[in-house]
Parts: sequence; structure tokens; C-alpha cells
Amino acid sequence: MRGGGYKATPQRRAVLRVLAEEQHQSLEEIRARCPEVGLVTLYRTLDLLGSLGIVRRLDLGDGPRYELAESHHHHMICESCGGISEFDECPLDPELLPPGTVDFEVRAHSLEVYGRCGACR
Amino acid sequence: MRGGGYKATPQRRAVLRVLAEEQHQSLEEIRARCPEVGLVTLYRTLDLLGSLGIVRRLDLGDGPRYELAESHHHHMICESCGGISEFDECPLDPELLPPGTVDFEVRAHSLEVYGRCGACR
DNA sequence: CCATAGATGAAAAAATTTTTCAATTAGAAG
DNA sequence: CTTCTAATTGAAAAATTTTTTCATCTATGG
Repeated sequence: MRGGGYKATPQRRAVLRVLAEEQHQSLEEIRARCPEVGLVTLYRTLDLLGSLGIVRRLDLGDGPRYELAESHHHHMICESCGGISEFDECPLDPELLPPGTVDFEVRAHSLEVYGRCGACR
Repeated sequence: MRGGGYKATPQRRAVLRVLAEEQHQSLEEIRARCPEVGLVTLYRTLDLLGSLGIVRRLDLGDGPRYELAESHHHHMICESCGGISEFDECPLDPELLPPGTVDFEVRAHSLEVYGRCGACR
């Protein structure tokens, strides 16, 4: 963080702490968990962390959400009830990444599986 | 489409046609390709198609984008230049989906691979 | 054709995100 | 520990994006 000449302010620490508590939170959820951070600063911080590759913005169908850009991340989204759950077991075959013909250095991935959850079937 | 009592209007047809032309387009891109569709209708149509599971909204780091909710979809995002490319070869191990303990009926998936593209290395 | 439930577009309202700028502060230097 | 300065913050305002409202229009079943 300080590497790029950025300051470790209380606000930035707070946002990071909140992001570590739970994945894919909406802006309002983050805000509720760190009311000491002003709205503008929150936007700027998420933007900064995003450009540093620490945070990722995604949209699972209900508006923007933010999460720590961990190297593996797997979501399961029920198209019926909209519920989002996570799972750890990585179903990716490392042999097939990156795809054969491409010159690409893989750092992380995010997988979204869509379908129907047990409760909705 | 008509199944749910929805009408097949020219506007809806146009949006679907445009979405089929290219994946992960921004609202403005879609709009530019079907200027005959009003902005409000475009929002409503994307919303409707989304609720029908035909269209998916995603965010690859630069705001909302829309694409047809095909059963497989694989993106490669360069964290350096922001470039987005797609690939077909599916690196998922079907044996591992859904993850062991969960009762979930998989219909589709979307994979985002983050890293550095050849040009940026 | 007709009737009508559903759809559209323009304007307005609401919500979200970014910009501006004066005041504050983290961190380096002395 | 104090000073200095570039970076950061927050409030207000501006800009942008998205949704609502409502009168008008139209796709489709009869």
C-alpha cells in the first residue's frame, strides 16, 4: 500500500478491515460497517484499492458489489431466489489455464455458477 | 419470451439482435447499435431479459456490461491494460460441479481470469 | 378487424457517482 | 518531538445513471 506513495489512513484501514469481514458486499453494506468513513472517501478508497488490484468490483445481477481480489473465488447464484453463496473447492483444471494458444499470466480467477439452489427446486 | 405473456416488440428484437452481435457490451455500446430503442425501454428490456435469465449483467472492473447468458462464458482480463478477451475452451472439471456437499442444479457459468496479457508482460 | 393487456417514450424524479476546493493529517526530515 | 509538505479527507455541488410516472401506442388473441 505504501509502496506507491499512498498513506495508510484510518479510513483506508477501516475499509480493508470491513472488506475482509465478508465478500461481495454492496456499497451500502460496506458503508454501514464503517460509518466513520465519508461517502466520497469510500468511493475513492474502493477505486484506489481496485486500481492496486486489491479489490474487485463485480455484479452478480443486483448491482455493484466489492470484494477482496483473492486468487480463487467461487460463487453460486440461484437464478430463482437470487441467493448468493460461496464455495472453496476449486473446480478449475489448472492444466487448461491459460487456454492453449494464449500468452497470459494468470494471477487470480472468479467463477460464477448459475442455476437453482436446493431450496428452490 | 411469449411464454410469460410478454410481447415480441421490435425494440426487444433489436436489443436481442445487438446482444447477439457481441458479448459484454456497455449500455452505451448497445444503445449506439440500436438507436431506434429509447433509453427507458432499453433499461426495461435489459431488466426483463435479465429476469428471464436470457441476459446477464456483469462488471469486469469498468462499470456494468451486458451479455447473453450462454451456458459457458470465459473472460480473460488484463489487470495492467484492462483489456478483455474471451476464450472458448472450458477449463472447468465437470466432476467438481456443483461442489460435493451442495444440492444445486447448474445451468450455466461465467469465469473471469485475471492476470497480465502477453503484450503487457 | 376489435379490444385490451402490455409496451413505449418523454419528462421528471430519484439514486448513484464524480468533481471541486478548503481544511486536515500521515509520514518524512530535521 | 516539532516542522513541513504532499497526500487525503469531507461537504457541497455537479454530473451521470437509473427509475418512475403517465399519456399514448401496439402486438396479439378472439
